[in-house]
Amino acid sequence: MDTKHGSATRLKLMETARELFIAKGVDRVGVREIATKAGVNLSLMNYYFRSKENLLEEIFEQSIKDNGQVLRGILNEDLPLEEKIYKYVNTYIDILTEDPLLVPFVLSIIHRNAEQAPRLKAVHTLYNTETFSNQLKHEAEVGKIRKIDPEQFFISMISLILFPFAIKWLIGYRMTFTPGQMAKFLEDRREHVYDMLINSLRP
Amino acid sequence: MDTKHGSATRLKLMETARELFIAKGVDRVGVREIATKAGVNLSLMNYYFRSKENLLEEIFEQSIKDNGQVLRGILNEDLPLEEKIYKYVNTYIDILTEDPLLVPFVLSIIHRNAEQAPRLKAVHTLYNTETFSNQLKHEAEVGKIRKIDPEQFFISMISLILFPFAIKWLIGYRMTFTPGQMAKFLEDRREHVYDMLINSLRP
DNA sequence: GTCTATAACGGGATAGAC
DNA sequence: GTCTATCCCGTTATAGAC
Repeated sequence: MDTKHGSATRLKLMETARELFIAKGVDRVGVREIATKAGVNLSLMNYYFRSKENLLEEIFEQSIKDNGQVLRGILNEDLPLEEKIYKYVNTYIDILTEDPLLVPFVLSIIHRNAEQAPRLKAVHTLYNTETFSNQLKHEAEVGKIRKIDPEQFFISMISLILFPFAIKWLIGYRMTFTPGQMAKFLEDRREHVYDMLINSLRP
Repeated sequence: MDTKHGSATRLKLMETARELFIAKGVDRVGVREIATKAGVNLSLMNYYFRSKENLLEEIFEQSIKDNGQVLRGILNEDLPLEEKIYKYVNTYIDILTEDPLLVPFVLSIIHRNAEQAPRLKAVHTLYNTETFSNQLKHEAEVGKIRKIDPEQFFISMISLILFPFAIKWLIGYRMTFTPGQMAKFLEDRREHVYDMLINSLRP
């Protein structure tokens, strides 16, 4: 591929930027540094990605897209409800543990682009919950779980999973956690979140 | 007051900035615009607030401080657990409904300053949960509720309350909500969150 | 302590020539 | 696709007036 959207230069820039962002933090990395380290002229970089913001978006677009497919896949699998929730929660926390910058990044992008045209198209792949909603409705009709608004339940589920990663350092600071304790706290959330969701569904 | 931290000029700048930030979005407001509109010299503005970031912080510091006192107060009140949770959830959602920019702002500030020195001191006033933790432990010992990690429960509670406000427009976009439907969805969350928390505590 | 004026530096973004 | 020159913006610094 040698088109504008897939050239080696483009990929090189995204790789370099990603490494630098993770290593030093987005705000402490300049566009000139990225361009230099990638061996690319600054203006050319601006030719590919119109802005640093845009570059950032594209980098995470890919990550979200990949992970989104996995997560959406779980919601659509043919699994018992409890098992599905268990798998969803754990897979999601796996992903966030591996890429702890994901949540803050996405939130900051959401924040900056609020009220704007639908950007972050990939995020929508996270939100295909029809099968899951129907499953919840059906289980409620059969009396196996409490009657519940599926949309509210889904939002609650992702809130419980995602929000702690958004305020990670705040939690750590408040409880004076060492990095190890922080990791444990987030590990423990797997069970806590699962329990809370399941218990809230009991008739 | 005529000291550095309370002069009329200072307040004027904060007011002007706040209005502009809310109207146009933080990133679309320049420091020169704020200074001009407030009728203040740019250098003077930099004398009061060392940076735009700092100005932003101070604007929300006050709001968080006030609301934080109210919320912390509820957690420390002498109330039955269920009643306390009910009051906490509803008061919190009241606050966020009235000032919907609060969550995204605070999160973006947190994000930008992650790994930094303890800024946003006021946020800490939100997090004084000793009385509440003890109450949870006690109720569990008496067998009135399930045994539960109080820290995890508290984080879950604020996750359920706060996160939807952080991804508000995403929810709206996905479900193609009108502003009215959005408002209803967030209103409905009061009951949903309360129910989920209480049900998850049932023995 | 409060305020003005002005210059300069670094970083992101852009226009236009090649 | 590439590179130069340029602009805007946030920030810092200085020097001085009240």
